[in-house]
Amino acid sequence: MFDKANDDNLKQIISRAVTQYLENNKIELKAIPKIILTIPKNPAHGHLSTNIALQLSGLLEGNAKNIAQFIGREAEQNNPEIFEKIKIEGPGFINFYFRKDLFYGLLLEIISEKEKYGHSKRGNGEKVLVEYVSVNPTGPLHIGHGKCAVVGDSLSRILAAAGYQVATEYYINDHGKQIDLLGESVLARYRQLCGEEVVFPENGYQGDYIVTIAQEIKEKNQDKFKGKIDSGTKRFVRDYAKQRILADIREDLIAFGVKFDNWFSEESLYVQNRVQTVIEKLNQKGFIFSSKGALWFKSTDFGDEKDRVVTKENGEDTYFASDIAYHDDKYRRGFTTLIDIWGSDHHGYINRMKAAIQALGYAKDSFQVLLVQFVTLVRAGQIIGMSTRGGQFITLKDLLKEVGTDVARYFFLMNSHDSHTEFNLDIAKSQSLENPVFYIQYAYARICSIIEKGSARNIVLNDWNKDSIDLVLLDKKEELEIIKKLGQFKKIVERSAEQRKPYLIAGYLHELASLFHKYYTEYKVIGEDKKLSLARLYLISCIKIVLENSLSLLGIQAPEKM
RNA sequence: GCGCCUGUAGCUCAAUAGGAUAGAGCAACGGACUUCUAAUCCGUAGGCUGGGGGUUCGACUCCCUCCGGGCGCGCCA
Repeated sequence: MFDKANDDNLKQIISRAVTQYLENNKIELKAIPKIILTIPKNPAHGHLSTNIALQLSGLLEGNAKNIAQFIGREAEQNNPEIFEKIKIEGPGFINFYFRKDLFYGLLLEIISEKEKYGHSKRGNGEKVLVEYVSVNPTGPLHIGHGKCAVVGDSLSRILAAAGYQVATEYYINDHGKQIDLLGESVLARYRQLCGEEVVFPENGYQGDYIVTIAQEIKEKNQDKFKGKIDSGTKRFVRDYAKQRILADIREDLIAFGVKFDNWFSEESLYVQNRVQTVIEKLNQKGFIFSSKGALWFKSTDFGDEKDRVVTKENGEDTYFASDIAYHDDKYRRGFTTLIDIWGSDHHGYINRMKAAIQALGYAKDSFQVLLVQFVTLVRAGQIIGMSTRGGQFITLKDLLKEVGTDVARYFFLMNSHDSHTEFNLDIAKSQSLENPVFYIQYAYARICSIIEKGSARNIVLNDWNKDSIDLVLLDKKEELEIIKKLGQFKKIVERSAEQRKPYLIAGYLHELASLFHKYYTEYKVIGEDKKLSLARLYLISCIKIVLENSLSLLGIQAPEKM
């Protein structure tokens, strides 16, 4: 929470006291329970709290309160420079109260770290690859993909801030039946444009964008491919359509603030014969068998419901086969944790992938899947259907045009990715009350406005005076409450990264904005008393930094004026 | 039928690894602008956490069971 009282320090202090307790009572324990420090919901329960005594009492049959008393007293006596007091409350919680000078120290820390404030080394530079979106390049992104995109993008930013070495990747499924079908669909439209009577492929892609691409090919090549169905023509049309759609996808994602470090082509795995190689590797380990003319991976050895085909009867490899090769490649590039973000409709795929990971000899837990639940669009109280098949869906592009990037991103990030999102367009479009994005951005804009007013009156924080501000003047309840909240930021970022929950940042932001709005209503920052004004200016400058930093983790703009 | 997710205030969602009195926003009702932006703030009301059983100092959280919603269960991707 504070520099002198960061989690690691506190855990050490507590663990020392616990050891002392055990020694005094001649108790031997194999291991001390993991020390958990929580931010109490109720401010009356201190600045930070631990339930270690309750955990110990379960193990030792001792009285939780007595244990807590001992640990509390021990910690308090040995660290007078940290604790104002330590209280034992409830059934045996140890509640820590920090000295006020630590609060003021925190503000100095924020000002000096600026955009780095909130960053930590928790991840120890572990190499993480986050793969997300990875939509087939056979059509435009719709809003469900948008949710995956923003969850992945934001999570990556958060992991990086928490000290992980993160790379992001989009896997392009540019091999196989679907992409061929795309090519055939476009070719059929092209030939229709040339006046030919053509039967549209069964299960072909119906959308208008297919016609648009066909028109483009027609404009550039006139009737060059009229009547042609040779493999060269097919390949040309297919590749053209793929590149064209990929370019659109890339453009949509950039407009949505999402950039990938790498775009990985499935086709490239085949070009390098990697799919074959990985199947052979599994075969050598005894996990491949032949049946009904196909090759199967024995995923049931690792808890999957049934074994899975990797090479079909017709000799083609399945999507699963290349996906194994792809994930193998991720490990081979040195990543030790793989995070995949999938739409919840792919959940049935997790077990076979986990099985493959283990069969290849990698740790089960090093591969993690985040399932993103569906998005329901609501307009005027009505649910808008979103079937991809029928060709009638709301694209990400349409959504951004309607509500803007900031609002869309926040709406996708404000709830757990694991719960169904109801995206209410009427609220998202409202420029007022109901819209939480504006609430947060407004707090930021207000701060900027105060700073501007300060400079008009020559009350300014600068390098000359910033170290001599009298922060002790910040003694109001609301001010200390705000500083406490600012001090929680690093912990929130760490938790958000470890638990892969970007929405925690959104919740934190709203709470911080709320504290500021309350403070703003109650107190004037720029006033008659210049020393007090400067101290308050210092405080709101810190709020500004933390708002900026957390907004940037979500990829949302911080506007200076609204 | 089997598997994964889910059920919390009228609505949309929280609840930190099993912790303390289940919290926010919106909607409803009542108040606050001569002030650094009222896109704000203050107050009131709203709950047998889908039902039932269990585990323990303590359960929205874990286990069992039933009910309701979503999604899967291809030699598609």
